[in-house]
Amino acid sequence: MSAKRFSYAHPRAGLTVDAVVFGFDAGELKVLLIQRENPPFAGRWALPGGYVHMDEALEAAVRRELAEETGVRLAYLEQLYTFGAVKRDPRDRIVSVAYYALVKLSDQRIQAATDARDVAWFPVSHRPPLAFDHDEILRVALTRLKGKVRYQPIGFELLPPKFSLSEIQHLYETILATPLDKRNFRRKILAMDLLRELDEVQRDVAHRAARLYRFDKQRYHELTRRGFNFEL
Amino acid sequence: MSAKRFSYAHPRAGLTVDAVVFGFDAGELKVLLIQRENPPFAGRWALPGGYVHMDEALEAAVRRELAEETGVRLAYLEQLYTFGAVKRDPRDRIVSVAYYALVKLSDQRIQAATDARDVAWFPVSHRPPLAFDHDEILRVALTRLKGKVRYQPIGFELLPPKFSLSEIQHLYETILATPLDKRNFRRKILAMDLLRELDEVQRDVAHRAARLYRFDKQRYHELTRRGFNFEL
DNA sequence: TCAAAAGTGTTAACCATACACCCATGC
DNA sequence: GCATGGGTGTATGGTTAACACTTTTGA
Repeated sequence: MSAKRFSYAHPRAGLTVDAVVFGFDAGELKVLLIQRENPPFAGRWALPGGYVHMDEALEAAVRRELAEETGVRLAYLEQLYTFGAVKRDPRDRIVSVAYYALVKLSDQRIQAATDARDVAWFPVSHRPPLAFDHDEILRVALTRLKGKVRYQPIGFELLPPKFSLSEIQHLYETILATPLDKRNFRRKILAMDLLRELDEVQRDVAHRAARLYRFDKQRYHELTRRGFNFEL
Repeated sequence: MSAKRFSYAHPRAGLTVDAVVFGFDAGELKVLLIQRENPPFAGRWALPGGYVHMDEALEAAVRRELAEETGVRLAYLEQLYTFGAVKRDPRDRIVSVAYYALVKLSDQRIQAATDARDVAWFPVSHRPPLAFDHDEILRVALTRLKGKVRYQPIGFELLPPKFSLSEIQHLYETILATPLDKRNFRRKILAMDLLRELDEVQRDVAHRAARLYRFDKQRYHELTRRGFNFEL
């Protein structure tokens, strides 16, 4: 450990990144939290995150912290908002660039099983109070998710690669917190021609098995280039 | 000048704010720029901005810098995006939180006349190349403005308090870069019941004077609480 | 045979679009 | 009287919303 220090003519704020990682499982929207070991807020749950290195872009910092702290595999990552209130960290002036991420929980079974640290998925609607201003960050992330899911096909990033139409409908109903008409929903989403019907149906369900579909990203990009706008 | 310095156990990035200030005049969208006096990029035009003070929130920093450097009166201000590429400033690691602002150019005649510094409004479509990554920041701001203007009534913040329907139509046509049908546009915007018809018409125009309207912010907030969504 | 969810069409109301002419005013 | 932009209505096609029953499967 060297005693080397870094000095500047003017005081400088600390710079961190924080991530709101969403997953969808068992008909619920979940968020990934970490339990803090040290003060301030020792024992409290918080968003994963940490300091940005000097030679590292912001997004790279989020990816590194998430890999180190949680090991999740991200399906989608986007900058959310930068939080810079003077007293948001009681010890020091810290500015945090928040990101939000979507993961396919079907991918991450590993996680819950193997991780030794205090990392856990919480239903968004039954979560503990968070450290720092992380409750506010989460609120902003939820608002963004709600707004964005209707105009960009990011909902698929929360589902397994193969899914039924009912699954995606439930996902939309959960995120938008509103019931949707089954027939209208199906007609509309199929009409976009973004889903590929598979020769496969659900297994091990105690009722008629639903046909499975996958999202055709290629097709989406092609349609987008031609001026198509996703909207649900 | 004291030789006092500030030292930390780890190196810290510098933190700045930059602002993309939009105005609308003579049928054109304009942006407010400042000519740099010092290296790097001495003589180049750049977005107004500067360092965030330690005891100052991010938005307060933007407002202070804009007041100091340009004196404009803001009608709207919103955080845009945070730019943190490692090499975006050639001298040091600097992370910049960018904001975008709208001003009523009708308010700011003062500005162009009294300001002694190298501050000027440029048409967005005929602007000089900018310093640092400011061209990119401006591109992002334009994209955001285009996207937002359709779903939130922020276009009015670029117009004088009293305006004609044609003026707002031209504003939308300019920002969205697409022609709109006069009759359909009028019907739609009047149907929202957000504009108050005034007992006043244009003066000193070489043709039939248009009726003037004002935007009813009260009404907008009331309708919003009841679930109304602005959309054009 | 029951429970649970999958799957499927039609109608009516509403909304968006396309489109052209007369009017008021100042020069 | 002419040039300039202001102001106005209708018809058509497309989109959305409301709505209920039959089918398949496993337990």
